[in-house]
Amino acid sequence: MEGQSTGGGLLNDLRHRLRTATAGFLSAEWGVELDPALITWEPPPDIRFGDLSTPISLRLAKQLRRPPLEVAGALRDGLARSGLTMIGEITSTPPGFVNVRVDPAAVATALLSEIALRRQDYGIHAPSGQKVVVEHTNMNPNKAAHIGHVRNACLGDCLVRILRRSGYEVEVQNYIDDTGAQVADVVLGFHHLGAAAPPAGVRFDHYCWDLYADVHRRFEREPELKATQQEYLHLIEQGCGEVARLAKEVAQKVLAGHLRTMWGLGIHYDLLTWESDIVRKGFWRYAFEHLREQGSLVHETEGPNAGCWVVRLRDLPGFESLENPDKVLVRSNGTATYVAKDIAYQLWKFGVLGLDFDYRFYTDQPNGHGLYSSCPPEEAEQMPVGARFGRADRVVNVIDIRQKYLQDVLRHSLRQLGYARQADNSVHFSYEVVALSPKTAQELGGDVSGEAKTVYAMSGRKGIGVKADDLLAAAEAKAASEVAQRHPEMGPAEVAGLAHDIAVGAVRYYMVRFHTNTLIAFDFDDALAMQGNTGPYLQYACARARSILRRAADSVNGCPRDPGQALAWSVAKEPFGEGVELAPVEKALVMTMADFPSKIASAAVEYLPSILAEYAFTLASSFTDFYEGAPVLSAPPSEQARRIALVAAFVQVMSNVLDTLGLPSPSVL
RNA sequence: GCGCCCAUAGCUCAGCGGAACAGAGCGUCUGCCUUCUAAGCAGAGGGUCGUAGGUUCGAAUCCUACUGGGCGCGCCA
Repeated sequence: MEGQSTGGGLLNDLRHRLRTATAGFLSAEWGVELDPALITWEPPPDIRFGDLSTPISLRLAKQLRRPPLEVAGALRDGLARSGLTMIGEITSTPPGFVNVRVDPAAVATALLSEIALRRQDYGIHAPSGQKVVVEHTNMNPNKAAHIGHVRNACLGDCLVRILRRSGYEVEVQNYIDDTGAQVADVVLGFHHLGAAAPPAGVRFDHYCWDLYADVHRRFEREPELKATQQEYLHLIEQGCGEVARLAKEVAQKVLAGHLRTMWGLGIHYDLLTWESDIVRKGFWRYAFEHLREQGSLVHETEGPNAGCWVVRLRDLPGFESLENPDKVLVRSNGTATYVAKDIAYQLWKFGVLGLDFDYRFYTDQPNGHGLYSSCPPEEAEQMPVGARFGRADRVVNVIDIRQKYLQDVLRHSLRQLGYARQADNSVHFSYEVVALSPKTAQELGGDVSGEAKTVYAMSGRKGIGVKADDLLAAAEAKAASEVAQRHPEMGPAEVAGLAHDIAVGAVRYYMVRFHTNTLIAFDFDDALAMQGNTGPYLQYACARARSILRRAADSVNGCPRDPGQALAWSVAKEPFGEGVELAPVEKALVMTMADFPSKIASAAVEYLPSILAEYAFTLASSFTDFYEGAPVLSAPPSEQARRIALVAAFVQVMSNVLDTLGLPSPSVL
């Protein structure tokens, strides 16, 4: 909304100036008042037309009752007179476009100085002073993670990185439902059905994957077990006794597996929030008293909700056609519904509940950041100075699209209960699920005998799905064999390390490159692909660039070995002076690199990591074109510093892009 | 029944606040490693953008209807 031109990057500034100049001219010349933000200046389909074009004349022609081309011509002349810097030739072309060509040397000089100055911060926007809480992963702690959880965590983590680069303070929370039916089922498996402890070498969460499916098979055969299931659930909810203790143990052991899996993918958290702590602390009871006092809750005495406390949603758009649009928060038996607890929890995230958790340090993480956790009062520890969890300006819940209705209920309930600002700042980051392609479903032993379907849903209860760790292992195995083939000089440990980085690159890119609206029909061959539009292709482009710099340091007089220093060194030679003619591939690379900050901004505003994924592929392709068309080491001396500068700048920008996507950036591939 | 999402090349997907020939990857075919990493590159072939209407000088993009898929609509979580 605001500050569009601050820290938005070179190209964005240019666009901003063009919009303003265009709007100014339209107003002065014809008295047409347009919001500059609505005047598009985007690259035309063919660069022969120019670097940026606007179709605004086509839109205005009718209103002005003049031929589009004539309007375009007048705009062209007007812009030419406005003295825009970094702009070269301005043209108008049929049917009525105005095109500008930038001054590539001027852009390159400014861009490379900025990259050399800001290094890993290139693409970071000015601080907004706002705090965003992002909740993602949120797995039931009762079995191993599957590929649907991986999509959640990869999208969530990528969004976190995008928001951080957009200038927000971001706190990452991972909610652990340790008192739910799913945990109860596994506890029942151990305690009531006498399941053995996992054999040595089998991870606890993997073992529970099968155990959970076993328990559900028993439920099918022995319906009377349902009563025991309820019994266990109640014992766990009450939080005392052997069963509750076992539940906590199961949850913690499974969580340890989940964390190991996610850390392996480069995903970390700031805070774990436990359902049991929300219950113990009485978040809902507290919220209920408060809401009742201020009269925003309704106690129904008749109708289908008689005896319940509800929030009225019947007048809201999207709810009016429902059979029973109001939402029950307290059942007629006095117990709270899930949404009720969620409302209290959401209020806590915004810091307006009036109650807080107790906290303790939970564990160190591989990225060096401590992970904290809510906890029972007796375990509470002093938190580091300045640590303040929650109190967000905005809350983003990363949950798949099947939760849309509940998230809508949550947001509208907040509004109806008097928290309009919090409702406005509650975001459901939704995405389509990961399902199995018919081929994959069949390989996993799913029942594909019935009517042919396009996709098959995963089912934890049936034990049908792809485990996150199995996908990672398959990717690592494939990458390892490629690495070993290409680098016979590497030892086994080095091969394994590199293979891991590549596998993570492949999996993470696969999970974020799709639009969030796209249902992923998971296929092993697609997910493990390492050629074309894939993570390893991006990593490869970066590794190749690093390789050039290594060789340049060996063969070019004075060129430093470190990429950052090489960039500073080459930029200091002022290689883009007056009259320098850039090759098309050089110019294209400059323009693409200049676009990074605005891509971060779009991805953040639209909540679409795929925008960044697409940009990453464009940037890598841009470098590959440069690589093929503009030799560096064999370039004439007059061009060599310039090309070293471009390569070094690319290494920096691509590293930043990969970091934002959460992909490792190995120096050799 | 109501609501949301999806339908674009053989396959997997971009594009969808209208506009300059509909793009990419994979797969297929033809080439390119004694010059910076061939996980690469060049080229060929492949599409009446689900169907039918409508709005517009102009529609894959906006509107309506339909068809076919996916999902959601609890005093479950």
